[in-house]
Amino acid sequence: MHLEFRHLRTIKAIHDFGGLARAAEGMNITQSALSHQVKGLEDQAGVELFVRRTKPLRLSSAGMRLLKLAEKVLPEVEALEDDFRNLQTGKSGRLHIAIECHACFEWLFPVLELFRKAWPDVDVDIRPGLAFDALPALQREEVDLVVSSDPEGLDGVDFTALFDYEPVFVASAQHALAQKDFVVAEDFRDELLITYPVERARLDIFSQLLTPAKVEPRALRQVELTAVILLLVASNRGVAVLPDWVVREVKYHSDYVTRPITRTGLTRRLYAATRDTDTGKPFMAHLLRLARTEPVKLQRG
Amino acid sequence: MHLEFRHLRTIKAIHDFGGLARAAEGMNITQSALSHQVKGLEDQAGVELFVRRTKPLRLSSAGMRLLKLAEKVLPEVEALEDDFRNLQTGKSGRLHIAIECHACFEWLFPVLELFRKAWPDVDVDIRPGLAFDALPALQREEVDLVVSSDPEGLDGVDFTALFDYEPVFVASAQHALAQKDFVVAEDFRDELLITYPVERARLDIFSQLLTPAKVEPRALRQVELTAVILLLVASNRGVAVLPDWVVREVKYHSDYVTRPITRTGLTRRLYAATRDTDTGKPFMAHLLRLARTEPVKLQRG
DNA sequence: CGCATTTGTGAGACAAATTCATATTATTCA
DNA sequence: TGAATAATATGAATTTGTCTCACAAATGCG
Repeated sequence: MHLEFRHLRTIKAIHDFGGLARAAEGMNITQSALSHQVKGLEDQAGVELFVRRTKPLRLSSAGMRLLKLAEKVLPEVEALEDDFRNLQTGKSGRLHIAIECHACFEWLFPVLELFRKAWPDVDVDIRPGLAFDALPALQREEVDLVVSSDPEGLDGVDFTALFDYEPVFVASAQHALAQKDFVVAEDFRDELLITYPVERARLDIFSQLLTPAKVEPRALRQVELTAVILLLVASNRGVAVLPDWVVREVKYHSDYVTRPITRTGLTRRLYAATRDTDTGKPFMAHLLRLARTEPVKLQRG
Repeated sequence: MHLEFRHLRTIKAIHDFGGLARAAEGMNITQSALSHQVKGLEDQAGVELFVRRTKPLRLSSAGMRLLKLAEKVLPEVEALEDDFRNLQTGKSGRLHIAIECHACFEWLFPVLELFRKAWPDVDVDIRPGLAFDALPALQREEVDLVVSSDPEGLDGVDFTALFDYEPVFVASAQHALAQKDFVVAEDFRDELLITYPVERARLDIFSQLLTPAKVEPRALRQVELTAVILLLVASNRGVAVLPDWVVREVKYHSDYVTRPITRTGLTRRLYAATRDTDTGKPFMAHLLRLARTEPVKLQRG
């Protein structure tokens, strides 16, 4: 029936101003134009929208139905226009984050909590589903930020260093290896290693130590939640390797010890990948700053 | 920013069909037209709605925001068009009822209950607020049906006779007047008369008996709810005059008696006033039929 | 690298909305 | 009741905007 926003605005104006002539004046349009418009609309709708035998024009019951649509829809459009204005000035935007590193939830949540307060209009989300192939998704604008520890030379993608962390060995205080000052690859040969349920290439302990040393743990067990991993470790059901910021989290303190991996310890660096068109945006810059500074506080324990 | 429904449909099509060319095909429009349209929209919006360096065209995050609007708004419009189609075929409509007679709630509710089942798409409402001046409101299309006992020769308004009823005297079984076979005007001179809180002219007992006979009851008390009136009457705190269908309602049976007013009893007729443009509509005809037949069942007790 | 697919552009055709001038209809008030 | 006033309707001309056509430019895939 070829309804247009113009018609909705007209219906609303005729109702609000109480008549077609006043509505025309309020809309900076001739009375004639409105009359034509209203006639056309009524012809198309096939129902009487106005009470015509009265003189200021008034809405009929069908007209009221249309008015209800107008009053529902027009504010939505204004909200969109608001959003777009904010987009232009950089106050709003979308920040959908994909994290390749499973444990990053631990420091990301506090960071996002701070961020939300500073940028209430930015649409924040975490997309755990596409942990794999996150960088192509970034290029396709399916996500806006990827947390990764493997920077690649990708076209149109910036990698911003966030902070360094240390993957540390975690075991029960009763565990034999708890006696050592540090652990080495060979130490894992007789252990049950608990990891997050992701491919080996994305686990520091494999990519940085076991795979190069060609050492295979006695057994593997995959566990989703950090809290559960630490629970199992504390009750001596296996050992794990977790980033230092995780084991320093107060809430997890339990009956386990941490040891460096190799004499010097491992050091890894986390990066945030963003599209270069986004990197400079104020809210993105703010998030990157937060993600550089806040997790360090966690690491200090 | 001059958004139109056309744009919303385009955005949705581009997303659904996965590309501008396919969308154009799906919408029976040239690809060129869509390209122009999309360009114009983007110019006006001032934000990038699409990822342009990729080839099928895809929505950017701002485009997704617009898509969300489209997916919210377009179904609303379709719902309206549905409603209007139903209006044309007479399946839907508005039935806002004003009742001048206060006790009419008693038979109107059961009638509307039946009606609702037969005409689920008709917007039914009772507007007790404008019990006064209901007929002008009918002409102004503020309401669609007025229940009244005083038909007037009004332009464009039909009065359909519904049914006859008898206003009957109600008193406690202990009350002195309960001994009489019928009551007359003089009997009210020493009584406390309980009525609905409306002007005298719209109360049968005044318009049909007391005002012509120039009899004034000893005292008056106005009570809103029928149940409360009967409660007060039963406990001998006053007398009342109510339509026969009310006192026959099973749920109110209590310790009171009813007597005719005057030897022959009073007889009144109820009418439904409707605009002549509505009277013939199927759902209106159905309601009038129900309102003629159903209350009679109540009167039989 | 080159062909196929997809998107962008400019000019002209066409459709639709608005304006201007004026007619018609309702309401008000004497 | 009958001006006088206010509100709405109508027709023709003008303006605005949207679409198509033809072709150019860009991207993706083998």
